[in-house]
Amino acid sequence: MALTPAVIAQATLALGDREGASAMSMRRIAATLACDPMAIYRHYPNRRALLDAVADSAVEEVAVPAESEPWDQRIRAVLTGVREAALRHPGVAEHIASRPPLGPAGRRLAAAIMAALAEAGLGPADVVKASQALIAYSAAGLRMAVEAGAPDDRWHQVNEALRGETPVVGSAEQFDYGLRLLLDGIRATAARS
Amino acid sequence: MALTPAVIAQATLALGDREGASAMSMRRIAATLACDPMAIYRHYPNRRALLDAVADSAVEEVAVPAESEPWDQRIRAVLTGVREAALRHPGVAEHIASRPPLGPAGRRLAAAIMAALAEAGLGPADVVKASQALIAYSAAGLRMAVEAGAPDDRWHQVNEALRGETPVVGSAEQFDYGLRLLLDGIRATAARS
DNA sequence: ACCTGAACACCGTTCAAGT
DNA sequence: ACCTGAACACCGTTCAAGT
Repeated sequence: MALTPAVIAQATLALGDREGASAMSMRRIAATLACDPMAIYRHYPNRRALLDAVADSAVEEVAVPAESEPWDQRIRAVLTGVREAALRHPGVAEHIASRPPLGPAGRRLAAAIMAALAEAGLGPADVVKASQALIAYSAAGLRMAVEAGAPDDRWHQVNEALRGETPVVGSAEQFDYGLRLLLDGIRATAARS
Repeated sequence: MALTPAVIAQATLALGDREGASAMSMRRIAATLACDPMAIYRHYPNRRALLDAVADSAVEEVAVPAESEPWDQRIRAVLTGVREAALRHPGVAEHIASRPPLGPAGRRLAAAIMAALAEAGLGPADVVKASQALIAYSAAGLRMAVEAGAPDDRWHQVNEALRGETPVVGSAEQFDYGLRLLLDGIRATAARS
């Protein structure tokens, strides 16, 4: 099998799915490809660039909702879709949370969010600011979900402290609550202008 | 100077301020303390526990606002205070964003936020969920500010793409915009109940 | 018992040497 | 010219050996 950027990214994604984020080292990726670690550098300038490509490929799975749906439903669909795609690929999930993908797939989703915000009635400057806020919030929610999944973590302590008091830190329900707050805030801002 | 947890944390904070996050390795911390790397393990079980303590000490600088202020002003004061304290200590800023401090100083601030949310009129379950959303958003905003400060970063590309279209990714203004959206959302939720 | 530092099992990346 | 792998400059942490 010829070594191409796509083959490397695909093997890295699968390795991360199987053995977690720490398995995605240049040496171990090369081992699964049966090539020299340095061979990867002929296709990606460094490890970060490779992980960016892997993250974008994980996000390709997310569907862009039809424009006939209401703007707030579209935003929720995109952001929960990214969250679910990331959690399906635990190896890259943290990288997606740290560096929202700006490859082709990521840009397609960002454009969908911005179009929905414009339809909500925000002006151009507010569209940019609101989209950044939504992406920042989603990234943090995803990160909490990833870290709450790792035992021995700090978020587990939070969950212990909150035991019974509803929902788990990093849960889908918790994520959705914050997303609704932001969407309510966007509605209020749009109504004011 | 006797080696104590506080002395180690203080030296680590200062080292991070001077030389950045990557300088805070166990070996380099030990070098500034003129001790063996292993000596640190007698006071902290591992590197993460040490960085948690350093993060909490950075956050000690944040004042808890007076209860006479309106609830939304108090929340803004705490979260922008944490953000500013973190940016004053660039070495630990990323760690603060990754793992909101749960030491004494961090818990004091979290309690202030939850008290303000209760005063806003949210029920106990909503207080927990809204506080998590606020903390998640703030952590992500802080992370964007830290990474936008590092040249060669992905957020720089975003800023390039947005050039002139207002405000810089990770800026204080951008942070405040998202915070206002969340506070608007909280107000709307409280009014509904 | 307490402390130390050598050693283990790794990293990402550079670069000189080979084909 | 292209490719390889040894080497560089690190990591966090374990553990056997010293005092």
